[in-house]
Amino acid sequence: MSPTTDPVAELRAAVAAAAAELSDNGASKTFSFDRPPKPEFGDYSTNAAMLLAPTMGEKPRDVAQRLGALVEQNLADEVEKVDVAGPGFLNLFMSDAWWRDALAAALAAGESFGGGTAEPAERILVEFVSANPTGPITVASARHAAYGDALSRILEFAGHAVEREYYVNDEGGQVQRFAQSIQARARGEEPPEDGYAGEYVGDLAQKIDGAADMDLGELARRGVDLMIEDVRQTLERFGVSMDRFFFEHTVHENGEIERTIELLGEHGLIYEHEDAVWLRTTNFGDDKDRVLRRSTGEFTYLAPDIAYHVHKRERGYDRLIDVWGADHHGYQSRMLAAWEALGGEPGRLELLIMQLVNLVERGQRVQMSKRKGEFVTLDDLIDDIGVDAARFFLLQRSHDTTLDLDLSLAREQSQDNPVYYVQYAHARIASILRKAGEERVREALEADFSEELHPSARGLLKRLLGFPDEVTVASARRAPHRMTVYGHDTAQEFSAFYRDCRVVGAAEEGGDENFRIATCVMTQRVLARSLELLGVSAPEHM
RNA sequence: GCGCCCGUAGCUCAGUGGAUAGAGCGCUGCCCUCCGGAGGCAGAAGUCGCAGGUUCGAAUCCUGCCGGGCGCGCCA
Repeated sequence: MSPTTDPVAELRAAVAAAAAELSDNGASKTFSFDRPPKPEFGDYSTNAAMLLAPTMGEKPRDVAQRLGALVEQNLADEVEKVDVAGPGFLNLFMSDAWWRDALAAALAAGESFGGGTAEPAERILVEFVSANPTGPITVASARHAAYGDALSRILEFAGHAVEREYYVNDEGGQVQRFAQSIQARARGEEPPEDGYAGEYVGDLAQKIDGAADMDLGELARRGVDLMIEDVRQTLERFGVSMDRFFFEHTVHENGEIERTIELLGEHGLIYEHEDAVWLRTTNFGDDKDRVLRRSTGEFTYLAPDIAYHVHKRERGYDRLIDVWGADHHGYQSRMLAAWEALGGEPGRLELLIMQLVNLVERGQRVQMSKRKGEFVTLDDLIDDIGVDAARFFLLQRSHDTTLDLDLSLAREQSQDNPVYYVQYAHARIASILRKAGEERVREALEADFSEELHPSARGLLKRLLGFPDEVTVASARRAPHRMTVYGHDTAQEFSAFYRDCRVVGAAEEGGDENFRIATCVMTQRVLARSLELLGVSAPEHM
């Protein structure tokens, strides 16, 4: 996005230029530029003077005075006035002319407004969900799905090239027990003690011809294939399209695990002890070394997992993001150790830990255990409250905090869900624009504005102009939940604007209908984009 | 015992160095001659777990402690 399509970035740059001029380019500190908490502190505010003061050997408020005078001179009639406040804040009050031009500039940016700011743009692989292929997607995995997908959408919009991948653990003991459980059901028996007892296991047994007498390896493969197809369909229904399902067995079959272990051995990081092969992860800060190959000759989960990450790295991504469950946090250090051991650049592999989802049903915890078959699936959740509410709900909280999802509340009082509030604002704007008529809207967008801004209009515009920053922060901090807050705030600001400023028929109260229609169009675009980044629909009617 | 995450309003949570800490739900009281009331306005409600430290300035950064969750396998 070019500077001229982000009015706030342009303004910030103007202030930065003035600060540089004032300090003789001496200071290159990054100062704040944000919306102050109260209207009397102006529209935008900077602490630049406070940061420059020490190196300039002057008092902060004096520096702020001089900076303010310079900004006022440079920006001329774009700025109404500047104030020095508190310990040395410089507060900018923008003129109506600036707001009108800012709206026009933001509209001119079109669909790209707020996007494409990533610097540098990277090729990123986001691996998420990756639940064992031994059962349907649960609500815990649903949070991973919503998070990983929303994060991917935001990264893409910010300008990165993103691929979504699901790692399928189709080897090892869990899959063995899965196959044994299917076979038991096929024979009309109970699954083994440590097997899978869910109803779906019986369904699989019926779908697979000859499951009762099939070779367990073959049965496992068939079962996993069917299970993953279910998973894929559920994810699609949830609005999540994986670019790839990567099967663990591929690194077993093409010798990449052995190659990885050899590679580690060349770095002197491998040793044998009690017939097992160990990796010296303690060299990289792990609290103990880890087994790669058991004394029985089988690999632990870690060996193929490292091989998988080598595989991913060799595919040429700039960055790998793994979304892991809270129960995996103990594996961060060993995976990062292996990554570094193999020459991976620290920081290029990000292991994001998702905290748990507590399902609450009428005040009671709902247990989620695939083995016992007591769990709420993502399909169940979607049936209850719909994709939009489910995604919004699961995305509302930061990924590193535990999420309480009250099913009975979400089901019975879904009108209280904030997602409807945001969608309602979008639908209401659509209605206003329908009332104005397509032709009127087109005219309005091409007109010169003359509006004298109501405080509500200024507040709304300020929020809309903050969208690019919001995307940048949500992207950089891997924090999709910020878009739920932003969407809600924007809807709220629109409600105030709607109350105070009649749009269709604005002239009757001395307003500029063109400006107000344009403001509606801009709000609608930003709301639609915010919802899209969350994977939530933006309806024209409700 | 060790490690990771969390501790902010009655509840669920935003807020990763700025000004008098916010939202939703719940609670109290108002508002439909009005472009969509799935709405709006006002109010009550807080020792930002505790104690130190850094800073002009700390919910935010550092240290210690307390409380909760999750992990600590030659399971994945």
